[in-house]
Amino acid sequence: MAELSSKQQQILDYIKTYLKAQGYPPTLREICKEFSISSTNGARYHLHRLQKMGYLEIDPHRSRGVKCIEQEDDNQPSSKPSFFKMPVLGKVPAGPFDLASPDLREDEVTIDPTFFGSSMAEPEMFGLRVKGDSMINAGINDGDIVVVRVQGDANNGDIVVARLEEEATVKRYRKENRRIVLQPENPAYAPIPIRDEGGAEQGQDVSLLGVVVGLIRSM
Amino acid sequence: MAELSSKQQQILDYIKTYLKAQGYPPTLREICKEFSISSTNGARYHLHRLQKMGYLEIDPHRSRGVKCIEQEDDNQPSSKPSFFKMPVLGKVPAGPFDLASPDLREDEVTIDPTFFGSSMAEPEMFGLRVKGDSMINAGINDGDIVVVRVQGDANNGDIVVARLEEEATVKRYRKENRRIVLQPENPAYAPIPIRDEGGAEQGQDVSLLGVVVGLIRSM
DNA sequence: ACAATACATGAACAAACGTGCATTTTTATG
DNA sequence: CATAAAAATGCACGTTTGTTCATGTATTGT
Repeated sequence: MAELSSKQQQILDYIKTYLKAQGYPPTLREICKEFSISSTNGARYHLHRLQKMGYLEIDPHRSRGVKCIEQEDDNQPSSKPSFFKMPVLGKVPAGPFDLASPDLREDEVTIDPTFFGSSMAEPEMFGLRVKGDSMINAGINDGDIVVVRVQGDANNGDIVVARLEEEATVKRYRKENRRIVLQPENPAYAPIPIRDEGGAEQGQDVSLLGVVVGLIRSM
Repeated sequence: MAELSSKQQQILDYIKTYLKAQGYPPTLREICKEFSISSTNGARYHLHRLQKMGYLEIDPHRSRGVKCIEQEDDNQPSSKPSFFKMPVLGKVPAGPFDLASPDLREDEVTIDPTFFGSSMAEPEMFGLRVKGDSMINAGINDGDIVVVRVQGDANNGDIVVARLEEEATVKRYRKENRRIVLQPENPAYAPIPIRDEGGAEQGQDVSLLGVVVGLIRSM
């Protein structure tokens, strides 16, 4: 990245200071006043120059539309946080949904995404509170929270979360020959035959939401 | 401080979100657009109201001249973190031991101590990796990590971690009449009779390490 | 001397922006 | 039902703000 002249550095510092003090960036005219520049174009000139050099971002036609760009002090390359505030859902709504929506998040738990095998910076994960005992032989009890990684496919034997008939269920994913069944881990319940991906076989509206990668229980 | 109505909360959240995303606050008209308010006065009304309540500060006659005011959740100065790096033990050594010792900590997991019912700033907790299937009917599988709160006593029905014969075991704590037994949750195993607190009854060297308050499983 | 670059000036403009006021609709309260 | 409070509307006004264009003045390198 190109070097900064003394004046450019001053202006950049001023913007950062102003931002910290006021909570919003300065206008062109405020920069002019600070540096005794009599034309807004003087300030504008420097800003656009700083933008080209990658120190700023300018949103055109917006008042105070300037953002400082954090330059990575390339110290710790893996500054990935060891915790992640995972939303916990009580139920899964019909249709596509946004995990960020506060409506459906029943709770929030801080977890360790690396522990659950996700090294991603922002993993697409959510928690789901399990209702019922259909997976009791897999050690999943009523009231447990399963950690779900959002993905549309699964391998044979995975424990998955699927939406079927407006309800979210946790079952084991079985591929037998060419059939796919959602198998409970409880002899009192019957397996649920489905066809692959969206297609319904017996009037069942089934879609795969994700695979269970972990479990959390509070006693 | 006065309470926020639902709409006020939404607007405040929007400003914060916008601020984080853009680096500067929204204008009145942007707020209007977001909430389908057709007059700038609608937004203005809420902002000035939020200001009176102390949630915002408004600089008059300035574009985007609104600042969110960080409200100190007037809790303890010991700001309790929502996460805690819990040591995970593979086995429990004989005799008293120090959780801080790096020798026996097999792993480390970031957990949410509040979720597991501990509001203490620094709870005396540790994780223990479970070996065997003696508690399988309680939904505790081989390889699971049980979250243990260190304490020397337990209530009837609690799942506890006890050291017996140089080994750490997870069992259910049963008080029957005047006997105390450590009961596996698996018919293939026999209950282990013990006497209270340290005293051995049948040559068993038993001591209670803590009670299980949670469980974490990675798949 | 010449050209190129960096920096500054001035004026004018259209769009964006906060403000003020009068009015109406909605919601809560007794 | 009546009343008050809360919330939203519409419009006009004056200011702020980014933008554009043409021009001026140093400084530097060839």
